[in-house]
Amino acid sequence: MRNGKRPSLEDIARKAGVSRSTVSRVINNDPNVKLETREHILKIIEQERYNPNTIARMMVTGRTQVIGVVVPHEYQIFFNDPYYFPALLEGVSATAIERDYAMLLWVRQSGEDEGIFYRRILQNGLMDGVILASAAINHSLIGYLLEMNIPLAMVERPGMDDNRVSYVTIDNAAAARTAVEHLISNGRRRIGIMTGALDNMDAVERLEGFKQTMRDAGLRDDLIAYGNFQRRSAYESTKQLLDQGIDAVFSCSDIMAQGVYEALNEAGCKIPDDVAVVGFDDLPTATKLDPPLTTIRQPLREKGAIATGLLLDAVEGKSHAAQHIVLPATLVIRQSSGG
Amino acid sequence: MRNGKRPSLEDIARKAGVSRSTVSRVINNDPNVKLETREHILKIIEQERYNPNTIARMMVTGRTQVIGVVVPHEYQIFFNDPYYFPALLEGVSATAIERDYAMLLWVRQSGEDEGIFYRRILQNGLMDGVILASAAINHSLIGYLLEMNIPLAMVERPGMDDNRVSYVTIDNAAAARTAVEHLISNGRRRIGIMTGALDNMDAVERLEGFKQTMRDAGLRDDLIAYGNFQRRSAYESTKQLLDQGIDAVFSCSDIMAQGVYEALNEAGCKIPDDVAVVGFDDLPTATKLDPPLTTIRQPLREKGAIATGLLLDAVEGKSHAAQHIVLPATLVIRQSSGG
DNA sequence: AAGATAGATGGGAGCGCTCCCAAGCTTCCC
DNA sequence: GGGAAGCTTGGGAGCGCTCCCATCTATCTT
Repeated sequence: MRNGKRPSLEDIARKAGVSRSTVSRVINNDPNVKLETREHILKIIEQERYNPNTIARMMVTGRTQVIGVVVPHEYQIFFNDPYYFPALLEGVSATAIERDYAMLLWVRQSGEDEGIFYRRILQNGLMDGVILASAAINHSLIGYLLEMNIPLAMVERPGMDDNRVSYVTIDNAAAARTAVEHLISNGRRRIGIMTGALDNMDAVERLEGFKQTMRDAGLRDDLIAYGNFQRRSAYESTKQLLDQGIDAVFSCSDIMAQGVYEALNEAGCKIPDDVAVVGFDDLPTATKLDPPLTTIRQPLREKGAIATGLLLDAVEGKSHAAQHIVLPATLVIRQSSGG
Repeated sequence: MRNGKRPSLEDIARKAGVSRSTVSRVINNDPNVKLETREHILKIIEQERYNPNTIARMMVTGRTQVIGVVVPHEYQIFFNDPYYFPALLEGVSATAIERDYAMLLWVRQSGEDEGIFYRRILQNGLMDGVILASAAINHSLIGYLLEMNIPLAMVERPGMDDNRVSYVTIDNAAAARTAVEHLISNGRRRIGIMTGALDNMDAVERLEGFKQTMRDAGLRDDLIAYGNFQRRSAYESTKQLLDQGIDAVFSCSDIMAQGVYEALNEAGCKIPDDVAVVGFDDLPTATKLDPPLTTIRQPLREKGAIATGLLLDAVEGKSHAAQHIVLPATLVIRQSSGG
């Protein structure tokens, strides 16, 4: 505190005429301090504008009150899918703040090598735990984190290692079934699917749900176009579906539904009269498309919030086994699906 | 390292038969180490998978290699303006990574009190410096940071305290002039402006630039509608402009231009035949509007990257005075402005 | 009233690192 | 060949905190 430096515990103790330990007790709300002593110390803390040194505390407690949020995509994805990550992030942030953690954000740079990206994260050494915001199946990062004993929670379902990693996901197969059955009940029979990237468990499960539902209804389950969740991929492969003669498309993301719309418009197909469309995610854009998009709503914010809860329970030793939570997703019916 | 704990410098030193200091020198690339000693130590470091303890290092160096990115808006803004912050963030991140800093993200929770938000940030005690991603005029946070001697850089121009704070901005007045002169040269005379929130210096400067240019051209400078950068505000106040009879609108953000489009469409005005529109920002949406939007492009990514450069120069003591950088903004001509 | 117990407080140890100074060992040059 | 100069290396001190144990006083118990 002299010469402009921040005051330390010791400085406060000296000023208050007590010991380091007593001041520490006051700061950490230890009940074993006489009321008047506490008040006296509190006053000095206030007047000296004392703030405990976070780093010294970290050093001795071994805890940082910091979690990492890892977005293993390049920034570009933020732009293509401008709602998804912010919504997730808001959920993560809500829980983190509530439980007094700060968030370190890790996004892969355009062109950055995956290994270098992971090294950046792992060497940082400042995180009590990590939220992995992605459903891509192979993340060597998962293995590294487990090995280094850093708690981890995912907001999607990882492909393997299920039983060592906590995650929050939705019931993708059931959601796909809901979407497809909706189309069937609207009289559609030749229903195609625009898949997401199949290195992603969500995409795989949605495809499975689609196939199963179609088979159960005695319909063809092989009208499949392969997309990668991005608009462009859907725009391009919609043509293949059209060649096979379809009357509906189940698009595994709203972003891709935009591409489907474009391709259908170009081909002169009316939505929903000629071809019905159902999307997935219920992004804000869904309402802005013409016609407004029927889609599956995922509780993104909740996914983030709950995953962070799981993570912090693990960090704080409140839970030991990995937990798996499946949230419901609901169909939001608008005009694009007809009926 | 015994019983599963991470190895320390001392452990490595013991294993290598040297002292703590020598290992430390190797890690910090001190040239004063014999080549073979270095190689031997490096091998042991490798085989023990040693990583220096970041926190202990912070404690003694007083530096954390962490910067904070403060977004003093609620998450909702991320959604309304889905390109702006990610682009900025990408720029910040690029420089941060290059110079070996991690990013702590601070976004205000919906409904969170401003004071509480600032306290969260200020008490964190883990940041070497802060990027403030906002142009709002009054930020008590600025004062607090200056007082606590935490370096700070802004990606917009603060209203006051200019000379104590580094920032990167664009020449808003010149940009407004370019936009308005473009409209004038296309034959427009009754040009209205849709302003941004006027507690924001960018918005103020754009309005000034607009007025000045109109006056210089001998035209009315009082066709003003007050917006707040959001779509809805523009949609609502466009009507006032229409009542005054306009043939062009200079909208101070692309997001607001969407609202302007909606209001014009509803009123049966053709764009650009009846009313020309120029936007600001050049978000991806600009090309997707019908007709595509003529707008001012801001170098958002560069703003973030350069501001972070200024910040880190201050953090590392490479610069001492506050620096102010003004980047150019360019007009991107599409169909909405006619001509 | 004497011993047991609970309530307050003090202070050493130690977290893992960097910084600094001391000291040993070579090498070189007149 | 002796001393200066450079190259390596070692180890104490200290960053600011929490944890733990020791100590002291006040209160309780029989």
